[in-house]
Amino acid sequence: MDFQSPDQGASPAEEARGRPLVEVALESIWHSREISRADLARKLEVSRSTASELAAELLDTGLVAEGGDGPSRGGRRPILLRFQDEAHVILGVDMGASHVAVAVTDLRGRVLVWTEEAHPVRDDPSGTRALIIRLADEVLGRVPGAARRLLGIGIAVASPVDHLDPLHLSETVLPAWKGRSGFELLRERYGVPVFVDNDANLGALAERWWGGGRGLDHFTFIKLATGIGAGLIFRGQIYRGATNAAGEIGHISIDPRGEPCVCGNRGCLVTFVGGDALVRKAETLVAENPGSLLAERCISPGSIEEAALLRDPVAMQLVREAAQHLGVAIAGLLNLLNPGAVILGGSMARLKEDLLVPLRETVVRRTLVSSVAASEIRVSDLGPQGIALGASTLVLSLALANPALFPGMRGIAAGEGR
Amino acid sequence: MDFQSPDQGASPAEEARGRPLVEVALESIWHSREISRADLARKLEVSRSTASELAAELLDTGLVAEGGDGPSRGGRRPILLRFQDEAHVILGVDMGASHVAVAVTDLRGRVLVWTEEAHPVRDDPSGTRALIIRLADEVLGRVPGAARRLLGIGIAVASPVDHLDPLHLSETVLPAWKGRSGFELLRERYGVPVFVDNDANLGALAERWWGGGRGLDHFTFIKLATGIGAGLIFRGQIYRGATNAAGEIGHISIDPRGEPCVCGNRGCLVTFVGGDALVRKAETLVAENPGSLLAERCISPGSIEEAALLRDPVAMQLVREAAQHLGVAIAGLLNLLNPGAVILGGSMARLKEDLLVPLRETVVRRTLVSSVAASEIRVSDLGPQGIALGASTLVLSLALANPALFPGMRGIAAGEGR
DNA sequence: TGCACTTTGTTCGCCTACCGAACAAAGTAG
DNA sequence: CTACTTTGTTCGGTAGGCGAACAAAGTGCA
Repeated sequence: MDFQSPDQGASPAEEARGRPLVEVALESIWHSREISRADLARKLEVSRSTASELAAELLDTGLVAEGGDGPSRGGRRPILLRFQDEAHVILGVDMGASHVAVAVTDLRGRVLVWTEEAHPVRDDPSGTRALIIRLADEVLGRVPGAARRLLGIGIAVASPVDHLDPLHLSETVLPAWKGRSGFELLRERYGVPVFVDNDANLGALAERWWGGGRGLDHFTFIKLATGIGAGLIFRGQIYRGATNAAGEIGHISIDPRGEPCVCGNRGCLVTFVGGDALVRKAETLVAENPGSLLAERCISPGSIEEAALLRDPVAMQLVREAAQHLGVAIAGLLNLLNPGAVILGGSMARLKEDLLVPLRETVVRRTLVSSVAASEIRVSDLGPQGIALGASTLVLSLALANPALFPGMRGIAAGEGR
Repeated sequence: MDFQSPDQGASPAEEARGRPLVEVALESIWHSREISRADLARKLEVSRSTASELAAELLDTGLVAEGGDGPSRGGRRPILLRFQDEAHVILGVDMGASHVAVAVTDLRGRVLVWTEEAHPVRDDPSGTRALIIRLADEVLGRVPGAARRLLGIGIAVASPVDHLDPLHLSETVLPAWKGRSGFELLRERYGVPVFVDNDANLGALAERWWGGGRGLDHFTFIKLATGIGAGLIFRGQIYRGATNAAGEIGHISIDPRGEPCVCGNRGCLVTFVGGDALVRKAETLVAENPGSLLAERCISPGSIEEAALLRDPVAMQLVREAAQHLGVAIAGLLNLLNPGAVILGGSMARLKEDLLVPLRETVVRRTLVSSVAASEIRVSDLGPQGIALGASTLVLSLALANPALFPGMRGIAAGEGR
């Protein structure tokens, strides 16, 4: 046996130096929303004199401004430094399997404008690209000064994303696109950086910043739709695996004797709770129960959700069974990963307890340690905007962590280059 | 919906400043084994003058020494700085369910002395503690100057470890221990820091540093024994989950209609390939096939492994079936986590291809993307010493990352306090 | 109201870690 | 032997951060 050293990850040079203090200060002020120089000094563990200098530097960038005095704590009243949430806007794009949604947000993740349109994304690359630009122009046009203030564009796609070559799309999942996303067009049209990631990952990111994942360093977001994907947050960050293929929870087998799946396996989770499987089962059940609300119109995951909200027995049975199957997979996930929470988003999130009760029941019966069984399972409360918001959040997180990536933010760490 | 900021992880103060340059230099020299000042400067991206100063400081600690000249590259020959692997020794303890093993290693992970003894650890806390001390005294006695050079002690336990209170043991897994490990004794007896972690985690760590996981930032180590545990390496580090319960792969259900398990679930992986399950199945098979090698003596996971190595048909059938069941669980793991490799250790690792061939076959049939199916599945080549080596490696990794934890290394970053 | 005490924010000199230029030492290549 | 490299050291310079001191602006109690 030959003993060698483990290869090193990041270059030691990067590891050694901390980030520039201004950047940390900026991020810190963003987190605090408003903070005095003295508090900033305490938070960053630097002297007050240094905090003062940092403040001066940040005031120059326009990202921070002085906003009134804070309450006295027994001495002189502090001058509050306030992060300027409106200094820039971000465009978030959610490109699903059969729809496109776009949102304009500010730097606090507030959705200023949002719009959505159904489209056969999977089969129509050029039409989809045109649609994205049309919707983007529309929403940006509705925000005053958006063009000037646009910081960057984030795009969520329902396909694995190689984050070394993010403009390339998986040819297995979206064959008609032939691997070419064409998102360079956006960069050229708007003149800002463009970032792309998988939709389940970005859903998870949105939960981490604005939803049920706040304060949790380890949790899992599960997106229920035509396909089923998981976004894994580890140590507060998106985990992508060795080849950016992590999170394919839909193709975990929960029954070795189950129906064959397109992937070659048997009894995959999608064959029980995927969009197509649900519709197929619904059609069978409706044939037996013609009185169901579902008999009235074309059956889709959306119509099943609505029927269940109206307490249609057939729809509710479908949901209950789906929850139980989901429970088996989630129990396995809890045993293996021990996340702090599991957050469900997508087509069934609006059902809340109708989905969660049978799900939790299955999970408790199927997990080892009580602490794991006690893991919180919730539905997302970010609604249909969640994914687009996540795309926007990707840009925001990068801007705060590494302002140098954004020429539009010049003034802070301008000399960084690359 | 109320928008708030995500909580911050590490304090911004820690985040801002990089590690002290001396520490980075020390780690860098360890990785290089020997390196000139000029090369060190290039590697750390500092000036040669700074590298010279760092070298001077490290020479004082005794952890680095000048060792001869290197080859010229067209100019003056460099003086090589050599990391002193023998400057300290580390004690690694592997406390399994039914045995104790201890190893003394140097700072390069070389096992200098090793010994092992069977013991009913689970049921005999005080006897186990005495045994550990006896074995530790014995192995340390066989290494000249060990007492003086001892840097720290690492302990691997077959139980989840809360890494805020590492001396506490799980009362569910080891009820007889009543939560108290008593490892403080070791700290007092030898006067060095003691660190504890779960055995599968430390097996994974050993693979990351010295085994099949070198250079892989994302992989999974699976320990097959009485229980089945997984050690997950994410971003080059051990992943422990939200409550240190991650890696319980043994209680993932691979068949919802399978036999009930002690954990309350049905068809858990352990009910197919756990030590007890294997022995039970072997007994059934032996009754039908009295000619098997297994009929000759008491059946245990170890004897099954040996019979299979001797190509006993009954044992090989057991192994094949176990591999297939393991394959189902591993396929799920690959879909979900997309690790760069899966490394198998423990009671069946010696079987190599006899285990891997049927396993890989199952996995390929059961994973979605070809890139995931191509994920390497290997057996560990660290042998029975792997876990104790991992315990030792835990101490080594901490010493290199944070020398301030080790009073015995004083001279470097001595003022750190804590 | 006055006085003692706090807290904030700024100024200014100082200290330390690191840099760059210069140089001697020790090699290679023709 | 000469021209050119590379290594390692020396030494003065610089910039980023610190601490002490101080003015400004508050609180609380007699």
